[in-house]
Amino acid sequence: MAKRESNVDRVYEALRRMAADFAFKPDQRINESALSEVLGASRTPLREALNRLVAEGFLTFQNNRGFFCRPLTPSYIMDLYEARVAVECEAARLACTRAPDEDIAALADYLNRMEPEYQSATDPEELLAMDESFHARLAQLSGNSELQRILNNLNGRIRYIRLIDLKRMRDRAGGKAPGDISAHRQIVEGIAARNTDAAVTAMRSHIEKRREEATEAVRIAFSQLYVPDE
Amino acid sequence: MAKRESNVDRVYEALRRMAADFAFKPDQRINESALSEVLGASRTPLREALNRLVAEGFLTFQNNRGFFCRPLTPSYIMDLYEARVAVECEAARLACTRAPDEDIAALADYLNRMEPEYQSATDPEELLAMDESFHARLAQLSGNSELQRILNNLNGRIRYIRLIDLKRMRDRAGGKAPGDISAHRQIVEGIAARNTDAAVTAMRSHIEKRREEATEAVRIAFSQLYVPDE
DNA sequence: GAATTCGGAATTGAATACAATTCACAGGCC
DNA sequence: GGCCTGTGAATTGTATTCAATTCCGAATTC
Repeated sequence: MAKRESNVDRVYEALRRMAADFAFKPDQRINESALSEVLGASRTPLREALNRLVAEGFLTFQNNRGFFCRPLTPSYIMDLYEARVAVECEAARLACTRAPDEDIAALADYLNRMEPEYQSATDPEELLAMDESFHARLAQLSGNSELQRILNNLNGRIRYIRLIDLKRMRDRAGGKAPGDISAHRQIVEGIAARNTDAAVTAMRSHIEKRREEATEAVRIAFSQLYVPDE
Repeated sequence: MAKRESNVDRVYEALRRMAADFAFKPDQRINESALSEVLGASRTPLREALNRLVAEGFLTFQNNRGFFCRPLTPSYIMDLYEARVAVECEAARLACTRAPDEDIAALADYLNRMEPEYQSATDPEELLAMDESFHARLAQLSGNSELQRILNNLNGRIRYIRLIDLKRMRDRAGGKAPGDISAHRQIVEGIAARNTDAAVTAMRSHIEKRREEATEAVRIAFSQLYVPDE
C-alpha cells in the first residue's frame, strides 16, 4: 500500500521531461530553490536528482555555481548520433551472432503489427515512442545490458532533437515519411538471415540518415534562436 | 585561494577508489551513516556522490533500502567488454576518417616513448594506467567526446577486473606479457595508413583477447570467493 | 567615462533533525 | 518444529537550518 516511487524518482522524471521540453534554455543556470518549489520537494531530493542527470550527461555542474542546462551545439548532436552508431551497430552484430530465432521473429512480428499504426500516426511523440521502442527491442536482442543502458541514455538526450526532426518531417510531408519502417525491416531481415554485414550496414546507414536529418532540423529550428559557439 | 574541490567530489573519488579496491563486497548493502563517518562528511554530500555512482553504473539502488555494490558476474564483465568493443572500434573508425596526421603521429610517438617504460614496468597499476592512457588517447583521435565519455565510464568499471588480469599475467610470466604494445602499434599503424578495416579489426581482436583473459582471470580469482548466480 | 572595489542580497554547500520505512528478532499460534 | 505477527531498533527519506560562496549593483577612483 505504500508508495512505490520515491520523491527523487518523481523529481528526476519531471526534470527529464522538462529538459526534453526545453523548459531550460541552453547554458541556463538552474535555480535550486525556485525549482524545488515548482516541483513540490525540498532541495535535498532535488539535488540528488540533479546529480543523476549530470552523471547521465543531461546537465552540467560547476562548483559553487550550480547546475546548468547543457548547451545544444551541432557538434554535440553529431557526437550523440555517432555514439548511437557505435552502440547499435555492435548490438546488431551481436544479435546476428546469438539472438534466438524466436526472438528475432518476435521483433519482425512486432514490426508488422506496428506498421498500420505507424502509417496512420501523425503525432510526433507517438511516432517517436514507436521508433525508440523498436531500437530498444533490437538492442535487447544483443543480450547485452550495457549496450541497452548506453542506448537508453543516448536516446534520452537525443529525444527532443528527434522530436524537432519528426515535427519537421510531418509538416513537410503532410503526414509522415514512410521510409522508416522499411529501413527497420531491412535491419531485422539482415539479422534473421544471420547476415552480419547486411544488418550492420543497414543500421549504420539508417542512423546516419537520421543524423543528417536531425542536424538539418536543428540547424533550421535554432538558427534564429541562438548561435552556437562552434 | 578557496578550495577548488568540493566535498562531494572528494567523497565521489574516495568511493570510486573504494569500489575499485573491493572495499564493498558484491551485493553488499552500503550503510550511509557508517560510510559518512569513515569519509568525514555528512550524509547529504555522500548521498549525492552515491547517486552519481548509481547513474554511472558502479552501484545499484533500491527504494527505501539504500545503495548496494554491484554484483560481479561473468556476464556483466562480458557486457562491459563488448560495450568497449562497440565504442573503441567506432572511435578507431572515426579516427581513420578524420584525425589529423599530426595527432596520429603524436600517438605513435607516445607509444614509442612509452615502450621502454612499458617493457620494464612490473607494477600492475602502472601498466594499467599506461594501457588506459593509450586507449583514452586513441578515443580522443575520434574527436567525439561522447565516445570518450562512455569509454571512460566503462574503463572505470573494468579497472579492477583488469587489475586482476594484469596481476595474474605478471605472476605467470614473471614480468609482463609483451604482446600488448605490438597490438597497440598495429592499431595505430592501421589508422595512420587510413586503413579502416585493418584498424577496426586490430582493435576488435585486441579487446576481445583481453576480454577472454579477464574473464578467465576473474573466474580463477573468484571461483572460490563466491558463486555468481549465472 | 571606464575600470575597480566593496558590501549586501541571493544562492549554493553541508550538517542536523526528525519522519517514514525497513529490518531483525522474539513471541505466539497452528 | 515451522510459520506468521508484532514490536523496537536501525536505516533511509526529506525538510530545515546555517555557513560559505558567488553574484550584482552602487560608489569610488583614476
